[in-house]
Amino acid sequence: MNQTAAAQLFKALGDPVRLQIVQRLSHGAVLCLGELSKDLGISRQGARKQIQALVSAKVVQLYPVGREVKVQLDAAALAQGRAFIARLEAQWDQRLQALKQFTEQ
Amino acid sequence: MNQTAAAQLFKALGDPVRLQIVQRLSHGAVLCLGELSKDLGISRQGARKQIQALVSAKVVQLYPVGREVKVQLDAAALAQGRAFIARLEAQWDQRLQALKQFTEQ
DNA sequence: CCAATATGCAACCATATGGTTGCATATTGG
DNA sequence: CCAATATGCAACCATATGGTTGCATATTGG
Repeated sequence: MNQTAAAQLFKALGDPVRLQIVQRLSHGAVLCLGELSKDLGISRQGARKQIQALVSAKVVQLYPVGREVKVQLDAAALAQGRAFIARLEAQWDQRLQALKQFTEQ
Repeated sequence: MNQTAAAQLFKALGDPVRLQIVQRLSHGAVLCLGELSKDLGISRQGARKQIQALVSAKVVQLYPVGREVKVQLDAAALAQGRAFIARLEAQWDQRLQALKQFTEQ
């Protein structure tokens, strides 16, 4: 995952409403647009826009079932995000290690 | 780390310039504002704004040294972000597990 | 000491973002 | 079958965001 893709992913997660949606999906398996839009404090159309943002960032996938549209979390996106942060942390730790060695000389 | 704080953190990371800055800090230890502002494709003042955004999100800390201002990565923020995503993944896996059991009955 | 360096502050600007309302359309269940 | 349900689309709006320029100020190194 390159820097640009990572930024897009984090941007998608960087909104309270969208994060709330992701959270619901994470323990609710698959929900349809209507269900997901409830109790977010915004209109259905507003919620739909946020869900679309998650789709664009590939955090979530849509598939139609009859008149409904199901929304499914894409766990791979989460894993990549976590991995990206983990890599940053690893670089940082490595750097601290090097600094420590330098100091101890 | 609650949802609101997590959203703020991810929002801070969700911009290519800011993520670039974090990346540099992660393997460059501590840099001053001027150094950090170079080669980002924007002005020093523009870069400063982005760094300030990282400060507000507690991804980064500032401390003055003479006429310079040093910028230091706060690894704890990264760890919390990673932990938040990990929790989402755990919930999702748990849900899949439950679904599998249900199907196999 | 003072020119060079590092930074701060403020005003400004175009565009992105997060939301709204209003209306149309497709599907389904009793 | 048709009323109810689930969704889509478009226009609109206020504010946030990501950047700029211009100028002032504090610190330092030769």
